[in-house]
Amino acid sequence: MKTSERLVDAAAALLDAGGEPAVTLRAVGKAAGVSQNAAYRHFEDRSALLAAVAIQNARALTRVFAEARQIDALPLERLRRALEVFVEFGQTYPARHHLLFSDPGIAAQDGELREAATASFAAFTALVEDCQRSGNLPSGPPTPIAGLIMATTHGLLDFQNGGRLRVEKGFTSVMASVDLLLGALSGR
Amino acid sequence: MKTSERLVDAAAALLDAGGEPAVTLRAVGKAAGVSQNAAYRHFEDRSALLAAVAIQNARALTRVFAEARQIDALPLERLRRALEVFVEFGQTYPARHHLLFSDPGIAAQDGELREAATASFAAFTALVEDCQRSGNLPSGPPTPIAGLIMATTHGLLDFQNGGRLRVEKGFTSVMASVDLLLGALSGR
DNA sequence: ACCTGAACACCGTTCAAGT
DNA sequence: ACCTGAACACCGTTCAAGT
Repeated sequence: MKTSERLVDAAAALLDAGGEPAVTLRAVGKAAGVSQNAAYRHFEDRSALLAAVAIQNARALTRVFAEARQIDALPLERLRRALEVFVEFGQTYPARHHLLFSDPGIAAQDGELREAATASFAAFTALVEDCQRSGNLPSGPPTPIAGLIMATTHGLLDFQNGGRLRVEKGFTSVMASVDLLLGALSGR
Repeated sequence: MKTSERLVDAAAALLDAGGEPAVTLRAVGKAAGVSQNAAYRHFEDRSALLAAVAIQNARALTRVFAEARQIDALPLERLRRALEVFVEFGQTYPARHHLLFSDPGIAAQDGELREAATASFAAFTALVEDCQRSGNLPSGPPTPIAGLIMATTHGLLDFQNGGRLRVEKGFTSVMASVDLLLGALSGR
């Protein structure tokens, strides 16, 4: 296994275990069996290493969305299943979700990460377009609707993972809220 | 002006100027005219100082929501105006928005911040309840609907501030997306 | 009660040097 | 081309000491 791959894997593991602050280059180097600054031979800086982790996960999401489109079910149900996996991902790996969708330091990155994110959103938009064609979502440009659904699901996950939305006091679950949105958009 | 207030103001100013990483205790102390560790006589640690900034802004939002309720307009329009101010706030002070709604380190805080956040959400929920009474939002428990609208608006702002949603490629504006949601929830 | 300077244990990053 | 140890300039935090 190449050193650069071991570095990305180590960074992802540290991210899951202790959040973004735990991903120090010293800890990454130690976990990958190299020195504290070996990462600089493979990545421009710490931010680029984190971006590499984000790229990996963005591509995994693209696959999730593409596979959901092949499910034998109605378009709206396929979209719902895709969102279910997305929510599950965000709940299982909150730090990865935050890195991908909410980290200010990583957002500035250009190039490969932006491409991977765009591809991911395009795969999601295809699910929305299928729903529009079957009359289960309002017609018109698909991007605003896809963006709304993604932003909503992200916002709900971000709130829940940050402890800002709790089951007490009327909030039930992320998917229940997503269903509320899909129900409203599809006209009940 | 009390030292603790000057520290909070300095932290807020540094936050606006350079984001959360710029809020170092050394810089805060310098801006407030005290030493690098004077903050420890007023706050438990750096995280508590940032929480104090968050509390200040949460209370400001509570006022915004309470005032919107007094506007001479239909309930749905009052809700819309409140969201407009909220979006404007998030666009003008992206780092404050991120601190309040998306920062993992600050989310763990208990006590005063949680209270301020709860009060803020309650004031927003009152706007939603008014819309339910006038028949402009679906009836039933108000919390899930208020939570959905807040999470959606936050998610849109978070995406836009992080450069993850750009005007190119079909996305128009945060308020246009919020209107799409309100339109769907109110039954067009 | 409030503040300070010095110190400690961390960081990211750079650099000269090695293979 | 890839890696290392040492060093630099930062951090948050603690502590002994001052008023």
